Amino acid sequence: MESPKRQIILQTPNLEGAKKAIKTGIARHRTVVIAGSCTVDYDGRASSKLEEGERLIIFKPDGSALVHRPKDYSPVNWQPSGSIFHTRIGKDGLVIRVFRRKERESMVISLTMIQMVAVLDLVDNGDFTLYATEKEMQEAILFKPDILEPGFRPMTKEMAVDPGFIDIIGYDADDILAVVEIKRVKANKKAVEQLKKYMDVIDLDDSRRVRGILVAPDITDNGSELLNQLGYEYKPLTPQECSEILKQKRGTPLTAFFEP
Amino acid sequence: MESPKRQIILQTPNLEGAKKAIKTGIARHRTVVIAGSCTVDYDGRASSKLEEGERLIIFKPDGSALVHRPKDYSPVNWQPSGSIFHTRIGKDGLVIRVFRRKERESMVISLTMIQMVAVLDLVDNGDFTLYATEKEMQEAILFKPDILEPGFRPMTKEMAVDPGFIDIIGYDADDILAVVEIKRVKANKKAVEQLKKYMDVIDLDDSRRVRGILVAPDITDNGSELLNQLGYEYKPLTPQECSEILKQKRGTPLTAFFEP
DNA sequence: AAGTGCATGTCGCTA
DNA sequence: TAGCGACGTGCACTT
Ligand SMILES: [Mg+2]
Ligand SMILES: [Mg+2]
Repeated sequence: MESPKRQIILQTPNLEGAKKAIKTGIARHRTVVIAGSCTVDYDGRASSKLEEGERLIIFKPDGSALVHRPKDYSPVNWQPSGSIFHTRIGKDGLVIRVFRRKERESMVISLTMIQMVAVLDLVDNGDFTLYATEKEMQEAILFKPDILEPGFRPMTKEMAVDPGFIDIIGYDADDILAVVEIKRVKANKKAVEQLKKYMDVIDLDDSRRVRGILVAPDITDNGSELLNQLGYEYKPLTPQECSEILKQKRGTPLTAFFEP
Repeated sequence: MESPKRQIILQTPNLEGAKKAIKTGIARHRTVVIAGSCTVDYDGRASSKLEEGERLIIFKPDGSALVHRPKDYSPVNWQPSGSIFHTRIGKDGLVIRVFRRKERESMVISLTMIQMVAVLDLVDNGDFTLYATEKEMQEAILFKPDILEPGFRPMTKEMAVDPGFIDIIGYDADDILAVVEIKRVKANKKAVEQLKKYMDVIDLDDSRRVRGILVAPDITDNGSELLNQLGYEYKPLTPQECSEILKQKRGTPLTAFFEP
């Protein structure tokens, strides 16, 4: 005895058959995958026109839609989640309109020839964890402040100012206040300017010295130049090594009791 | 007589059958679409772990790879184009390793159960045109400078400075120099700061007045505040209306000869 | 709803 | 290659 099929897969269906499968799939909150020849017209924050060609089209149950060419990481046309689908047969073929209320924008896909329609029931509750983020760099410095520099004591994190948010403020070994801006990628002039913006808010009192420290795995020449001009400092630190430190932390607490 | 099928579509294949189809598809530069239960491990600029669940996986002939959950616009894991694929059967099931030399990063997909494998021959040469971009706003101002303000005469575009690029420099009706920064979305403090950066380079001579003009469809309150502090100006202009102006331009030249 | 900043951002251009 | 800025950026988070 065979278990009931969780997929409906149509190969080179006619437009009417495709329409039925697509409508059913969307109504039942399935993931719908279409391969076929189409044009796409988008109108909203910008507008675009995609001439006839074969693409892969994906409709997800959360109302997101993607049109992928057979190249590139990015979809050529799309709608983020929360969109509404409307399918009909028109003079241009099988027409699917994807409308997003929030931004008042619409994407219209006109399919003239269909290679495949797949209606998939994807069940996905697996956890996703991302490591070596900027957040982890911050946590690593708060957990083991010596990686920034010996004697550093963090005071605040993500402090709201101006507006804007200062990643970390703390005192160094000599009790000098330090403003810390963290970047998980090579820091450039913009990053230095961001640090300056925060320094302008904190470093008000001429009599009290405040250090500006930019933490990043690397820095551009132009960024470095501006940094020196402003008298700030650069501390090299990679997101990967920060992530490693946190991994140790998570592994440590219990076993630490049994260590000599 | 039937035309030869341009797709290979397997429904609930075993791992061995799936592997063959996938390997063949990649070797023949096809677009390969897989639906199935998998885990994904990524390690590179960051790292991540995706626990077991059903996803849609896409491999494109240009070496880009996408892992999509049944929700969200963004892929949960991916590799941009230029990656290399390697497929094998291992103890974790059907394992596909996607390696990117440039960034020395890898994504490993381990498939344990497969709902579908589709090997698609997508031919796509259709032109894609995007309208209402910042570029079009710039072109519209250069074509019809009066939309910025009556009497404006653009002198340069995308002038390299500092480094950085000044969108437009020109003279106003009173022969005052004006630095123009264009934004296609609501301008914020960052945009004003960008304009200031350019002004700092151009407005060196105290005796000569230079105007700073921020062109955008809207501006944030904080942006407006900083703008006023610095004595710059805001000119409301939407990318859509700029796009309309260029459409007229493209339609005009020939017929203009025949008009009275 | 507005504002701000991160992202495995990606992508394209220029020096 | 490095640097910089646009993107229909998307997205989370805070006020
Ligand atoms: Mg930061
Ligand atoms: Mg601009």
